[in-house]
Amino acid sequence: MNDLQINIATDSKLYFKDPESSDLGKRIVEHGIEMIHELGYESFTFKKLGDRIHSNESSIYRYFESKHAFLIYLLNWYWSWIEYKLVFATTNMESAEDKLETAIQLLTEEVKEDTSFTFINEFILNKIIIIESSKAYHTKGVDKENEKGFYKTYKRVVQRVCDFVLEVNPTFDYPHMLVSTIIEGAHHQKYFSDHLPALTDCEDGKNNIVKFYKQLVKDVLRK
Amino acid sequence: MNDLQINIATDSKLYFKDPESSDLGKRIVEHGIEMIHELGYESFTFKKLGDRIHSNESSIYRYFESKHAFLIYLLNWYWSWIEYKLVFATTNMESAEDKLETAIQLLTEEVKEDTSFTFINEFILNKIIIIESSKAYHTKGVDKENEKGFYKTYKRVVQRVCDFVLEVNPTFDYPHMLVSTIIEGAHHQKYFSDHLPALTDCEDGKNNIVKFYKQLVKDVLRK
DNA sequence: GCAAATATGATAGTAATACTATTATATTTG
DNA sequence: CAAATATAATAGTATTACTATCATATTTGC
Repeated sequence: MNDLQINIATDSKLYFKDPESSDLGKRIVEHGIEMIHELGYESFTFKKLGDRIHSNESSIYRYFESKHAFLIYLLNWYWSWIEYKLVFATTNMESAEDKLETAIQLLTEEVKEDTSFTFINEFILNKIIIIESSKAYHTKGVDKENEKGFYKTYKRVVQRVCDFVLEVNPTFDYPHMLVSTIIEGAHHQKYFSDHLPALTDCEDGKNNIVKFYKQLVKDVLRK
Repeated sequence: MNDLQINIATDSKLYFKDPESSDLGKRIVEHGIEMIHELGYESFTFKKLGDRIHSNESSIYRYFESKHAFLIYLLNWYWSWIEYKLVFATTNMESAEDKLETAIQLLTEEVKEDTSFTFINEFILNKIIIIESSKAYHTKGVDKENEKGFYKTYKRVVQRVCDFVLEVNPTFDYPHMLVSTIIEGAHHQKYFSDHLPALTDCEDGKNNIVKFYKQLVKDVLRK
């Protein structure tokens, strides 16, 4: 796995019209992210978004088939962005251990805004991913959507980190389980630390999460 | 932590009228579980359930405030049942290692039906928990519901397993993170193996999941 | 055994949701 | 400047997640 798509989330299966191609499209994405964060996925509607951006519900439907499709678009944008950061951070690193540690850091640390992509607030998008992303694939439509490639950017990130894992320990039997456990686990721990603290150990902030998963990886891959 | 509530899910905050107290109540729960499994949480409605059990939407609302409240009730029933199995399985075990391994086995293995509770199919309920439970707490109402004790049975199970973890390794800093990572992780892996196999390593069935988490615990707690 | 209480059922109604369809008006492009 | 395209406005639909009301069973207490 070597080549990287630097243009983020441009798979045309994810929209009717590319939101990055117009001012309205960018406003939909920018304020859509804000509103999902504010209202939660359930209470967010295209009607409310239309009002917010002084546009119209029907115009938003020209970009995205549904609210669900919009969420899938955001997931793919997010994971493409993570993939881009991952590849840049690890390129030219020699040691497999360093690459893996960098990856775990990236996947478990708190996200900061990235000014490279002006109309997307990655800080807020990350919060949406933590809270809402499981709603995207825990649906009756997963299998069909998976066939259409709706989850491929996420799978690609997992695969890249798996490659590092196997570089560190080529005989390890469960690299995908390890990586997806860490990614989903870190999201859960961040959510729990804010809302269900009895399920975590984060009295003193979320940096414990990074520490915990880094140590876990080392322990699990120790030969 | 010593005493155990053997009567399952009887917290009166979770319903208007105890569904176990009447024939209609039991039918609601029994067929509600079936229908959430068949249709998915989003498409499941009290109206459809009323039709299925030859009762009425309005009668179901006399038992549960909302579809969401019904899901929370099921979660609590499930975790109380797991707690009961956990305590029975580990009582009188001497070695902390054995107790912990038994707990991990219970939390990661595939669930079979338990004939002790006739109107609840635990096999199907487990599938619902895997797919739908994160929808229960990934909502804007979590904090208030948590205050009301809506998640306490889950937290209690985590705490019991934490106690075993600390018995095995009293200096381990992140027992809650470890336990909730394993529980949520095992659920994810089971779902992935059915729907997004690229995120897991389960070609040859789901027993890898048990193996993986058992080994992980050993590695992480090794002093 | 009967009245009162309680549980259930039937029906209607409501605001909102998640859309689709149609028509009108801007805006861009050749 | 006309034609094409993008956006906006409006209306309409079936369904959802309820609430409210009233009627009818069923149970219980005396």
